[in-house]
Amino acid sequence: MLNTCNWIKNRNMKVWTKVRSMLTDAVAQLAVKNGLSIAHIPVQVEQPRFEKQGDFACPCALALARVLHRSPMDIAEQIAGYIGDLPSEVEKVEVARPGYINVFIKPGAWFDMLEGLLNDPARFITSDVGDDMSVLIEFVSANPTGPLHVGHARGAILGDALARVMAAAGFAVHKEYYLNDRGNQIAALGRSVHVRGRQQHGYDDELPENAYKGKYLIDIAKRIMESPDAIGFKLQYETLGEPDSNPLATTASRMLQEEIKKDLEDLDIRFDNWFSERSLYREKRVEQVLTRLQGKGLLYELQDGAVMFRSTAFGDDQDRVVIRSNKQPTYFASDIAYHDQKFRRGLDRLINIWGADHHGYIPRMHAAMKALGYDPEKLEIILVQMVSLVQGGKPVTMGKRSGDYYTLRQLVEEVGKDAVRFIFLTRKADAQMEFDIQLARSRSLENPVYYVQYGHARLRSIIAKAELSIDDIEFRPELSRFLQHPEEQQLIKKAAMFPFTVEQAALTRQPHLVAFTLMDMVKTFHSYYTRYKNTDKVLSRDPDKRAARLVMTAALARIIKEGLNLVGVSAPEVMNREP
RNA sequence: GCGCCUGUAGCUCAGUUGGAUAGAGCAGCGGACUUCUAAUCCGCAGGUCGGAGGUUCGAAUCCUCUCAGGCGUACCA
Repeated sequence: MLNTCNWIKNRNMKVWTKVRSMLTDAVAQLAVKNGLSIAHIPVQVEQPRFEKQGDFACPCALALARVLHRSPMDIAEQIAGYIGDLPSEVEKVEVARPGYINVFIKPGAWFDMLEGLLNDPARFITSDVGDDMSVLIEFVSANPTGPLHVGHARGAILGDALARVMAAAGFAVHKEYYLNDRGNQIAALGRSVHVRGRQQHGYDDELPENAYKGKYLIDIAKRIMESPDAIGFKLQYETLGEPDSNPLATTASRMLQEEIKKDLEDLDIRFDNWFSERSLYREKRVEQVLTRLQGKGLLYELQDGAVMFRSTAFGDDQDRVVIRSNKQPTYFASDIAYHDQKFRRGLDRLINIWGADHHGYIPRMHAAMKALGYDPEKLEIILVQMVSLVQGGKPVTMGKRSGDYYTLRQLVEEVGKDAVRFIFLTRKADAQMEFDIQLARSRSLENPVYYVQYGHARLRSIIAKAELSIDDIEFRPELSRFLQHPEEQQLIKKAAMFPFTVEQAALTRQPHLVAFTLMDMVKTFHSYYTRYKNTDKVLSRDPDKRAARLVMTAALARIIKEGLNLVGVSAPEVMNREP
């Protein structure tokens, strides 16, 4: 049983994994000889920029130079000397100038890797660097008090893409939306809907100061009135009961929650779980967690009755309120309970994706987890910076006063799911971003998603031209030598290396790397295609060349489709020019 | 005031987490369609990596200071 598993694992083991373990073994020997602990020596395998530098490079000797007080070149030579049997794909290992260890792959080896790709592309892009580590990614978690807007889109897309990428890299991923279905915001929502309903009944009520002013609540009020259990618009709001159980508030919030869910589904974002804040109260989790903190002597009461958490004892710069002087727990209190629940589920890692405007919240959250005895390192917080909307170069105001902002739904309708997703992934999370609606809407060259999709369509059209189905194209190892153009060698290497990027993206939590790699691969293909289209077509008259290139073409089409899928973008087989 | 993020080609952004010779895309200029889809490609030009110090074999990347922009600094979430 065990052997079978290992065998299957080995079948999918990547070259770079073999190279890494080859080097790790050698470095370990060096460490033993020098009385060093191996744990502190990371053996990093990277892709060098120039061909002369091989296919993989390891700068570990450079890093060790400082520790050992010896020249990097000496150390590199010594490490190279400790290398035992080379993996079958490796041609040679060289030590280069400042102290790099460069690894060269055998000429035919990249092509041979395409066999696995063609047989099972979905499996080919996966790896096991995640080691089945369980990860909960919490994202979006917008209040169910209004439709999602453009600012939410970035976190939503990043979180979903990260989930897909990490799952491919062998993490056990769980996606969760934390639903703030109680508290001040819901009460304010109830009051706002109430006024909107009364206005429709002919009362001339005005929206209170802290109300939700968006026009969408007029619609919500109308729908509540039309529903069979419509009640309450004629009454005073207070007579309908406590905010958390007030039927107008809860009904409106549930309706908006459904809208949010639908908007996300239109972006192909689906959550494994919607975690209700209210359930924390129902199950007394907030009480319980506060009692635990109390038991550790970490709570104290102010004169006015507010209860503080001593977060300064764990690195925060001031203590935080958990119960207000009016005896209502704060959002922070339930969030502590929520994160306590996450940890209690026994997950290895918790990843939260927050808007950058919440960054001040991080120290107190980490403090709370430390106080409860959890390792704060296991709670990773990824901040996505703000998105500012631009229309043809001019800033678009978000209409905070009127409450009518540019919604995610509008954006998806106008721009399309694929473009929205891809554009948000062409920037790393911690850079502020200008989103030009006009640009995204235009199906122009500046829209990188079409560039990649067109590349895929082009590949598929070659296969169609050959009157083959992509499934008919079979790998044959002897075809390798017919791919003689340098671009062809580059392309098959890029295809085979794609899972390496997936690993990097997962380990560094940066799904944008996948988008950039796809653009790079497609660029190389377009360039190759155009260069030879009049002299040496992919579909050569020479049957061997033709067969070899079809293998390459199919491999590229497969990998691009899987790659696009990884960032949640479709891969059409045909794309027609602008009508 | 304090804290966090950002500053790289005219514009929008990458840069393998401290490594080898800083890269794309737009925009500009000049070229390539009898097509396996020109939604493409090729070439040219464009840089004191905001600035100043420092750390070391080596800095766009780390530390200090400084300038600029954004965001926070609630008994809101």
